[in-house]
Amino acid sequence: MKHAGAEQPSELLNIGAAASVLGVSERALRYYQQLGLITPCGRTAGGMRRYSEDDLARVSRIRELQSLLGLNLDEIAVVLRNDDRLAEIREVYHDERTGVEQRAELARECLALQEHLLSTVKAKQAALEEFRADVEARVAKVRAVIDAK
Amino acid sequence: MKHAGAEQPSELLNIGAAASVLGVSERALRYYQQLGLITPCGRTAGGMRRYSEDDLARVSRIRELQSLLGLNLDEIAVVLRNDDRLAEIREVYHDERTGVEQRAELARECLALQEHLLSTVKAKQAALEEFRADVEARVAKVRAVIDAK
DNA sequence: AAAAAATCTCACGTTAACGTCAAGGGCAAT
DNA sequence: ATTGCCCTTGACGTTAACGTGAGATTTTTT
Repeated sequence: MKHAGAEQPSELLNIGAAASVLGVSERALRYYQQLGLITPCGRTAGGMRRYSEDDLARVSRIRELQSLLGLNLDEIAVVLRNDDRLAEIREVYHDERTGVEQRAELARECLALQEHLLSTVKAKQAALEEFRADVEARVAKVRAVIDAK
Repeated sequence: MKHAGAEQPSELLNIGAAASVLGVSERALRYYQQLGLITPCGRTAGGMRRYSEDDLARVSRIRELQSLLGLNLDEIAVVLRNDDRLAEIREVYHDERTGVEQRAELARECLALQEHLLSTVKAKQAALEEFRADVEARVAKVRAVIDAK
C-alpha cells in the first residue's frame, strides 16, 4: 500500500534545469547517458529528456564517486550497476519464481561488491587521516615560529 | 651539532631506481620536473639525474595530493611552493638581516595557506564520512535481505 | 503563427597527465 | 675498448571527460 501523504508525482526537469540544479553541464549529463550511467526516466513526445528526483540523485552519486573516491566513469559504472542489482534484489526477492538458492547467491555477490566499496572508502579515510596529521603538524610548526616572536 | 649515529650521506638513485621504488614511471618523474614540482638534488657529470631521499619524499607527496585530495599538478605546485617557503622561513628566521615584521608577515602568509590546505582536508574527511555511512547502510540492507532467509 | 529560447544529435576540438618511440650519449662489467 | 644496459632530450601519440559549435526540432512566449 502506498503512503497517504501529499504526493508530488512528477516534478520532472528537462536537461537545462537538471544541469543547473546539479551544478554540472548538460554535456556531462548526455555523456553519462552515453556511457550507460544514467537514463533519464523519460522523454517528451518530441524527444526531450526528463529527469526525475531519482535521476538527479544518481548523478550526484556519480559526482561523489568521482570527487571523493577518484573513480573513473568505468569504475563508477560497476558501482552503479551493483546498486541497481541491490534494488532489483529487494524487489524480486519475494518473487516465488526465483529459486531460493539462486536469490541468496545473487544477494551474496551483491554484498561482496558493496563491501569491497566500503573497504575502499575505509582505506581512503585512513590515508586521509594520516595526511591530515601531517598537515596539522606543519601548521603547528608555523605557529611555533610565529609565537616564538 | 650533527647527530653521531651511522650516516648514509648519499644513497642517491638514478631515475630508473627512483621510479621503481616509488611505483611511478620515469616519464612522470621527468614530467614533474618539467613543471617545476621537483628538481633532483643533482646530476652526474654525464647529465644523469640523481634522486635523494628528500626527492623521493617530495614525489610521494605529489602522489598523495593527487590521489587523496584530487588536486591537479598546478594546484600541487602551489602547495609544494608553500611547503618550501615554510622550510625556508624556518632557516632564515633567525637571520638578523631580515626585518622582524617582514619575517612575521611571511610566516603568517605561509600559515594561511597551510590552514587552507587543512580545511580542504577536513572538508573531504567530512564528505567521506557521510559517504561511508551511506555505503554502510547499503551493506546493512543486503545483509538484512540475506539474513531474512 | 511567428519569433525566441531550449534541446536534439552528430562531430570535431581541448586539456591534463602522462605513454611511446627515435636517435643519440653515459656507465659498469667483461 | 667493446658489449649491453641505462639514461638523455625531443617530439608525437593517447585517453578520459568533457567543451564547443552546427544545423535541425521542439517548446515556450508574444
